Amino acid sequence: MGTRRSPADAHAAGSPAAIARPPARAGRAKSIRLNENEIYRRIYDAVLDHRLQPGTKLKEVALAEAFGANRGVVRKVLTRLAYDRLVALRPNRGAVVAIPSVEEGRDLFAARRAAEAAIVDAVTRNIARAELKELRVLAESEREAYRCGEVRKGLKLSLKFHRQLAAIAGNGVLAEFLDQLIARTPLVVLAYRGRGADRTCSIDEHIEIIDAIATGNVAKAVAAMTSHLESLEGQLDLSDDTETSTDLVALFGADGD
Amino acid sequence: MGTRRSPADAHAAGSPAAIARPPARAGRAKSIRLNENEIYRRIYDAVLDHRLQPGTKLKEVALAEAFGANRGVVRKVLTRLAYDRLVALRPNRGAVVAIPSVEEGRDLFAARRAAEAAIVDAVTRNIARAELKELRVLAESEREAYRCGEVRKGLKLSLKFHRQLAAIAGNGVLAEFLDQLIARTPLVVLAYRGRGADRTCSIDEHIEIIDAIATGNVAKAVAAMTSHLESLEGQLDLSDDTETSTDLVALFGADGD
DNA sequence: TATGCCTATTTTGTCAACAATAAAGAGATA
DNA sequence: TATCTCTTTATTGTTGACAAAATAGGCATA
Repeated sequence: MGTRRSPADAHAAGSPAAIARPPARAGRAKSIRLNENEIYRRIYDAVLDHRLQPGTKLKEVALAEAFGANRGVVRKVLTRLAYDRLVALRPNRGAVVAIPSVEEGRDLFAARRAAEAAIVDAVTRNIARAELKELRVLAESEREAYRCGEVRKGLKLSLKFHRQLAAIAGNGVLAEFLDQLIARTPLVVLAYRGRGADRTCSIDEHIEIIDAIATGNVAKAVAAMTSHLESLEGQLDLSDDTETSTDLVALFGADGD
Repeated sequence: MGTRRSPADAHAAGSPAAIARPPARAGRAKSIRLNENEIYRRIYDAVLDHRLQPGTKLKEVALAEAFGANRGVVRKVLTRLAYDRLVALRPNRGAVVAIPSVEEGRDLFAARRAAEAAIVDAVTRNIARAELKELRVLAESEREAYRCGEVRKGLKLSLKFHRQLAAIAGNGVLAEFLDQLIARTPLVVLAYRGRGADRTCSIDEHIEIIDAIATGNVAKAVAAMTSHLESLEGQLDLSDDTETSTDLVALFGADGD
């Protein structure tokens, strides 16, 4: 660490160089010539981990040299992320990490309720014993992670729980859609989390869902999932007032070009 | 018509030049230097109109000169269409119009049932008189189109009916998802339509849905939509046998790289 | 001191040449 | 005659240079 650091490394967290680094390790993994998918994954994870605040500008050249890649591939990655609604692509003005509106947040949760209700319905009708077991294992390791204070890991496992359910349901189209919704959720949570919101997915509720599925009672299982999502949404402050920080910014700037 | 035609125009329907033309007018609208969005729309419409068979190869240079555009923008358009699952992008092997599998077709309809059930639910609870009126007008012009034998127009209006419902529901996220599903549906219908399948969306069923919504009975309205979609799916041959044309193609080629 | 205009710089968008890969075809051999 | 390999052609993928647009800063002016 005694050696002189390049200018790129001197920036604060949230800088392109910080995103380029693999999540946990702080060692300087500089310019390892990543390919498109890896770059995509890095930024994707950075958003899901809240290491990249909504509104952060993502400059092409900065990202390119941070990842040791060409500007063209960065561009392609940004396009993909824009399709996922994780970044917003403004013509001639570059990419920023998406800032979901209150409306969008509500719609997102409503969409999740619809999609996950359908998924739980299908799962409850068809699930095999082995799959049920897998779900329990997953929920258990999630609980374990939270118990050890590994919030980030717990959060990841929490997302995985929802994805796993979708996989068991066996509908690829729905699973893919839910995947997008799940990816967008942390963005909304970050932007609008209210007072008592450390936990994002209550682990107990996940276990309740599993138990309900195990009984084979479709209505009960669906209700468990629905109330889980409602409880999650309820932790957020998605009230109508558009004045989050500065009135003017919220009203005119941000997204409303 | 007496003048000599360029080699590009000599190809049969389905050729790049044919796609480049605006849908109806047969006049030779050659190389009018279209922008990205217009190119996207043209190909998009060509797929929805069944003017572009599944499996058709979409070569970049051919499309580029057909649209009077650069190869780069064609590439970008193909990327977008690949996101929409209207074309499949095989690495180093170019783009083809997507060939949905039987499985995908079933998943698609199941996903539509879930999404549109949620939409109809919301619509039935909240619809305004004016909006209901609009729906009736739309359904009426759809019926009119079919009555006049304008199948293609009727089909478009039929899709519009479903989109309109989504718009009324007021959930942007769900609407966008449904939009993608709707876009993919004709592809499945084209690939797997069974014997008695001229009509794609029965106009009477649309009116039944509107009537059910008008009663304010949520369960009834949802049931009307569900059975409409099931009737639509029922017209298709989505049985498990993967041998559509050639056994080998279905088993190894096509999509299973 | 605040506002509008102009210039310099940064940043994004487009294009065309080059490289890499896959498909097609010809020729040789069993 | 069928199959295999090698060569040629066609097509996709990548890169870097150039053009266009937007931002930021300075300067004059009210």
